[in-house]
Amino acid sequence: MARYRKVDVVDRAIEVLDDRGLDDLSMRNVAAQMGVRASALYHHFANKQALLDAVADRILELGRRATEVVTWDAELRLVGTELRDAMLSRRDAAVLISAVHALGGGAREPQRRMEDALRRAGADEHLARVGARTLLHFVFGHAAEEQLRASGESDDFAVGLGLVLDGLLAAVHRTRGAGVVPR
Amino acid sequence: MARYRKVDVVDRAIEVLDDRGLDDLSMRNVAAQMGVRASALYHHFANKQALLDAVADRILELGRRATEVVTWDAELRLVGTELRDAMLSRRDAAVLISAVHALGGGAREPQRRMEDALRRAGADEHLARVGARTLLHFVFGHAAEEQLRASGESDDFAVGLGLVLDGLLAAVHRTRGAGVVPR
DNA sequence: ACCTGAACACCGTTCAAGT
DNA sequence: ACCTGAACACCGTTCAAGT
Repeated sequence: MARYRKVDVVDRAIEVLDDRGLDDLSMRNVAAQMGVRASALYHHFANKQALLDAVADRILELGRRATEVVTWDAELRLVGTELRDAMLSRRDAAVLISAVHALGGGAREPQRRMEDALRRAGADEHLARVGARTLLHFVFGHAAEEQLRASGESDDFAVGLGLVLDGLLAAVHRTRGAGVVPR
Repeated sequence: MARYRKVDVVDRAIEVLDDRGLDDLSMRNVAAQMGVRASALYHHFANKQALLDAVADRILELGRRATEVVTWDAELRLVGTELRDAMLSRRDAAVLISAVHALGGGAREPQRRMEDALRRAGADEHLARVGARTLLHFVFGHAAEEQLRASGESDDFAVGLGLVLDGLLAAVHRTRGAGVVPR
């Protein structure tokens, strides 16, 4: 009877996530939420992982803010904070987004933006890549931990982010001066 | 017929992990490896998570190296590297250890050691906590990514670790001078 | 193009009962 | 104390068949 498109499935999946959490985000439960059998979902997504990838990207998209033109380190702080806020914006989203990114299937945008900012700052290709990944690991780890513990340690995020950015700052200044990978 | 203790179950679980990977590390498969039914495992562990906690701790224990007396930043580098090596020492151990730590049930030792090193360095309680978590998030994230991609980017680990440590170094020096949380 | 119905090969966990 | 046997309430995925 009812006919759906990919985007509808994603939105219904997010409803299930909000209402019942990641453990209950099964193909069968998403299908039930749509009034359809689980097998019908395989018309829209190759498998569950592909659906989860799309859910992660959608949550990040919903968390996007207007782009401001700022200095590169402010930009890095902005991307990191935006990512963290998106991860904490809905139930279990931190673990979901971390897992999706780790598996390489989705949630690639924050990393791209971080690398761009570092390149604009004058970092060479290697430092841009390593630096973005290092920042990302911090943000993912911190957000996942914060969500799981549900503890209000949000000022710790700023402190930790500052630590990583300080190290990055020093490295970028070194490369800029030398044109050589530091250490 | 056969009778086992907790530690035997853990060792058998590690065999399953080595041979078949985390996805196949089910209670049923561990039991089969022991020539026993799955329900028998519940005599030794309250649930699957408790078994996974024990497996994670055992892998870390097997990766422990002799303690050397070194400067605090060398100690931090040592703990980080030891942890990373343990995570990469067997199939899917990085994801397993990250997950167990995130859920708070096991793999607490590296964090304890990092906090201790930072306290000895003169960091106040807050910086020791935040700093250890920040370092840990980097190591976990990097190792998990490296294991999943199976890419030989092991020198990137040293570079990323250096970035975080540089930031930490600066922060510790600041607290030491002022006796006040920086920024 | 989109969905149903039914099946396949699994899960974690509980619990009475056996030794 | 340790294990079996059987069950309960689920999974992801495939596939012929329907409209």
